Amino acid sequence: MSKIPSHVFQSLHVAELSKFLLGKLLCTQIDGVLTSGKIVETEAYEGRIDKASHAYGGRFTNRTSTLYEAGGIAYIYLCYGIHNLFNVVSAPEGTPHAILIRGIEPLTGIDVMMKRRGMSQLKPSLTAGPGALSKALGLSRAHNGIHLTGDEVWLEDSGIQLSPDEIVAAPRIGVDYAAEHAQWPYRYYILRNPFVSKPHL
DNA sequence: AACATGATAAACT
DNA sequence: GTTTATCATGTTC
Repeated sequence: MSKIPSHVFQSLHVAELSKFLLGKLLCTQIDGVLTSGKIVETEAYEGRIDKASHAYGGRFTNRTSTLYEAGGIAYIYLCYGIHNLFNVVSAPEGTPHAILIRGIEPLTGIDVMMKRRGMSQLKPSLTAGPGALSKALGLSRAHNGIHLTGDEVWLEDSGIQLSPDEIVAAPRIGVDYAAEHAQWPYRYYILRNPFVSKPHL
């Protein structure tokens, strides 16, 4: 197992990186407890030119400032007042691209994740969905801006090689407000994986 | 006022 | 079993 180094997040285009991250491992060691899962669903947000992005049109605020930093850190923000959504910041400094992780397949520390989620049975809803997986992994806004090559939150190459026909591209979820950009096929997921958040088709 | 969601309940088939 | 409705919740702009 090897951590994915920062230059990967800065050199691949956000759409390519979103596909690359499928099958990789998202790991956290928080309060000394290791939890991890295989990434099965991602969405690309293409910074300035993407109406669905918080940085559309180059919007720069206290919240979005994290997006403009160099790729390889976390962007975690509060959604609907309840959910902490985890994104991987990509591209070089100054380009506010990011990838929302929408689903993982739990691997390590499943008991801890169920405890964090208040669940007694292992079901897909444990980590299917961006708010759900953040909670399971113990991620919150306290980790906004954290480097993904550190000892608390990181990504690993699992050695899993997906074939192209296992990867589905589709419109993104919950971004109807972005008008025509909502149709961009920037959502990627692993075919028939039960930890994908919504419509499998 | 809007928002990159999740859990639940009630009404279907 | 499945679809549809509703609400909780708080930060951002």
